[in-house]
This record gives sequence, structure tokens and C-alpha cells, in this order.
Amino acid sequence: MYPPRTRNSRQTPCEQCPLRHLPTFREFQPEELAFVSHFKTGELSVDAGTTVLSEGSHSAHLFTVLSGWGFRYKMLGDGRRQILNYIMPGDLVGLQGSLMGEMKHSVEALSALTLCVFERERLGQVYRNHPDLAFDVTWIASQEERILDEHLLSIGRRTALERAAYLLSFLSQRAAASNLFRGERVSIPLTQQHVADTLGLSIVHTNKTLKKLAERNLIRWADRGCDVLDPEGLMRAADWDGLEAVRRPFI
Amino acid sequence: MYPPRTRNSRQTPCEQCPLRHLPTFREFQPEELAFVSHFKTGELSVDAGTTVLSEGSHSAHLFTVLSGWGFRYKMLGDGRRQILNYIMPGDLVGLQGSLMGEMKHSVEALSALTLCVFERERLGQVYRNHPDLAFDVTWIASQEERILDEHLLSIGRRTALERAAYLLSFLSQRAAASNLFRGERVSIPLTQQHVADTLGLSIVHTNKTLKKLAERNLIRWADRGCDVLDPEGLMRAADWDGLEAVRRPFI
DNA sequence: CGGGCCCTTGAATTCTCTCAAACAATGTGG
DNA sequence: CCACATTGTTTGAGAGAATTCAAGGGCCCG
Repeated sequence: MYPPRTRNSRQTPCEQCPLRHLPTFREFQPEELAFVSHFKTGELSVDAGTTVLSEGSHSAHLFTVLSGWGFRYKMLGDGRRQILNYIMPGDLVGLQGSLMGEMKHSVEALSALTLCVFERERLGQVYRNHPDLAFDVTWIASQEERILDEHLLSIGRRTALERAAYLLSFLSQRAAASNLFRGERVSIPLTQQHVADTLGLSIVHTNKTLKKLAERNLIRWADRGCDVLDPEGLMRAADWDGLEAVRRPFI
Repeated sequence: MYPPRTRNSRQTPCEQCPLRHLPTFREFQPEELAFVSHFKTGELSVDAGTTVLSEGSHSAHLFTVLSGWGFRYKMLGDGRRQILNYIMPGDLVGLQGSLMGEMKHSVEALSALTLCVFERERLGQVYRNHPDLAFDVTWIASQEERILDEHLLSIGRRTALERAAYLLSFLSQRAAASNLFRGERVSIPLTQQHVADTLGLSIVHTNKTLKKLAERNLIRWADRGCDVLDPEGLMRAADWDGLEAVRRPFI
């Protein structure tokens, strides 16, 4: 299932996890850290473009993103694709599949992506022995739900321009929280096709919409990605309040 | 906050919960039942049209729907409304607010609605003392996420006709699972405005789209609701596989 | 140099929205 | 019982938004 350039061995011990000290994430208790470290069975690194999980499959694993970007998506029978959300460092991936068996969406790497691998079998131990971590898992699922709510509002009721403004603002805020900036630039290797498939628009119209945002000096589109020139202007254009600045749990 | 015709006293003991024996829901262990019964602090009954929870509020409660219908929605500053999902018997309501404080969406009753009330404070006990129930809470959150994924695909990538077919099919399947049919008819007091706000369409276009579905003999729209004439035809029209027939947990 | 991928642009077509009006069903007060 | 208001549905027409089709340009890489 995984392509050539894939490794699957333990590399970064949780004790040295580079994400642990980011202000976005909560602190671990030493005992929790020990458990998570035990829970982790390895790492998976894949190249950009790799499908990490696919709709219809029954994965035995649960992942946390250690580095890189990816996205979750679903497709219709004739190939129409909807990107549901983006994944970035600290995000839990594959929980739906672990809880309910079959994956109902796919996950693809947008950049080189490294994932911490957990056995879904051991998820029960989390609930039995680590109620605080179990609570965190629920928190994370609930947070994802919130974000999907906002996406749904966006696609259903925002205009094309508002939608694009919302998406770019959302991505740049998430990127900032995950420390994924390269200077002013959100370093997502995102094509306009990805943007289109997230916004529910055609690629042609997406292009024209991004151009309008650029004309208003809110963003600058450059080869596979964009600079956010005016973060507050984007939020205003989208009528969006932004992400809450809370320290979120991660596993 | 709650309007006149509202009662807030303990009425149905969990031991006699009418939902417990529906084939849709899993069985409780006696000890779980005892805990849930203790966890429940009362009931809330409201009339159709009542706002049960509102965006921006900090509710101290968590609810399970005992009877009736409702919906979750979000609004933009200028009044545009997006219905996110519908709630019906057995559904957990207000989890996001309980976990994260502020509600980011509102909940409104579509029919007379009765909710079992739980104190959010006691949610911690679930995690500390009832890992199986805690697991169920996560399962439920994850299931909601799945449904939102499908809604997102629908609004983003399905045509107006497909979207309407999906929604009506989805609602009738959920209604069937919750035993909410009145003969062949889905007894949701749903207006075309609700349909429009769910599909992300204008009410005029929604009306024309529903008419097309009716011309194809898939549905018949009648005063505040519709008959599903051809359930499989609807699913085919939407390119949708339907809900899984699993016994789901409820609390 | 050619091929592939991504971005850009114009034009015609299709979809969807707004505006406007009318109708049916229901409920209320006189 | 009727007049009237309210709510929900239906329809037509014109305006606006978004799609498809088509083609060209830039860039990187083998």
C-alpha cells in the first residue's frame, strides 16, 4: 500500500518530540508522556502526493502528524473531489477509521509528511488507563467537528470571494499555530486545484477569485502557495472571527 | 433564556427510556444504566421553533434528544444561515460547548422537543469511571464528523438536484432508524426554507429542484414535509451509499 | 527540445439568484 | 361566518454567478 520512499521504524522518541514545546500545544504530564511513548509503535514518512489512507480501507493504524501537510478528501463516483480539511503537525489522523472500522475519506500528503504510528488496538488502553488522554481524544474529535461546521457555513453560504478569503485566512492561522511559516509566506505547496476542490468551485473561477483578492492587496499568489498580505483584511472579507487561541491537546 | 412553555423536571427514568429497546441503539450494561441515570439531572421540553442553545453562549448542560426533531445551524453577520445537521432521538447535543466552553453554533427545535439534561461538570466522571461510555462519547463525536464530511461533499460537489436527493434520503434513513416515520411519510415539519438553508441554495431554486425530484416520482412534497416514494432512486440520484446499519451507542 | 504541470484569460453556456407576484392553507378577531 | 394577516409554496422573468470549453503562457525537468 505504501510507495517506495517509505520508512516505518521508530525514529523520534516522544520525549524529544519537537511539537511538545510549541505554545499551541498543551504540556504533557511525565506519566502521560511515558504512556504515549509506549503507545507509539513507529513512524511513517511519505513523499508529497502519496495517499496515506484511502476511502473504503480498514487501517489498523492511527496517526499523529509529526511534520508536513496533507488533506482529507472524499470523491464522488465520477471523480468530483471535495477536500474536507487539511492536516498539519499535531493533528490526529484516522480516528474515524479506528473507531468505526472502514475509512470514509482518504488522506493525501501535500508535502513530505511524517506520521507517528499508533496501533488502533491499543486505543482501548487509553480509555481504560488514561482518562485525561481519552478526554483529549474526544476534544480533538470535537474540535474537528467545529472546523467542519465552519467549512460548511463557508461553502454553503459564503460567496466565492468570501470563501477564498476564509480558506486562506484559516490556513495561514493554522500554519502560524503549527509554526509552519517560511517568513511571511504560508509554505503550503497548494495548487489552485486544491483551493478549488476545497471551496467547491471550478478551477477557472477559483483563479479569477484569487485574482480579485490579489487586486485588493489581501494576498499574493505565487507558484503553489500564497502570501497573506493582510490577515485582518482577509478575516473581514470573510466575516470570520478566526481560530481561538487555546492551547490544544495532542497525542 | 427558555420560553414560557418549558418544563425542567425529571420525568422519564433512564430505566424506562423508550429509546433503549430500538434496534438502532446498543444495549446498556446494568451498571452503565445506573450511572447514566445518575448522570441525568432532568428533562427539558420545548416547543417547535425554540432556540435551545445559541452561538456564543456558555451552556452548563449537555443533552440527549429523547423525542422530537431539531437542527444545528450557524449564521453570518448579515443573516445568511447554514443548517449544519439535524438532531433526532438518541443524539447528543452540546458536546462542543461542554468540552470547549463557548457554543459556536445554535440549536433550534423543529418540532416539540424533549431533551435529557446532563451537567457538563459531571462529564469528567464519565471519563474517570466509565471508560466504555467515554469511548461511546468519542464514537458519537466521530460519527458526527463523518456525517459532516458527507454534507461537505454534498454542498461542495453535488449538483442542486443531487444535493436535494441526498438530503431527503439522508433524513428519511435517519428518521427510519429513530422510528420517526408516520407511515410512508417522514414526519419532519420541514419547510422548503430549511431545505434551502441546508443545501446552500435559495428558496426559489430549492422549490424548483424539489419539483424536479417530484416529476421523477422520487418524492412528493406536501405541506411541511415530504414523502419519499423511491428511496433507492433517491440514493442513486445522489450517488450516495446510505447510512451504515450499525447499532450505535447512545447516552 | 519536448512534455508535463500549473496558471491565466476570453467567450459561450448553464446554473442560480433576486425580484416580483400570486395562490393556498391556516388562524384570528370582529 | 367573514375579513384579514400570516406563513409557506409556486411561478415567471431578468440579472448575476459560476461552469465548461478552448487556448496560450511560463516554468521545470529529463
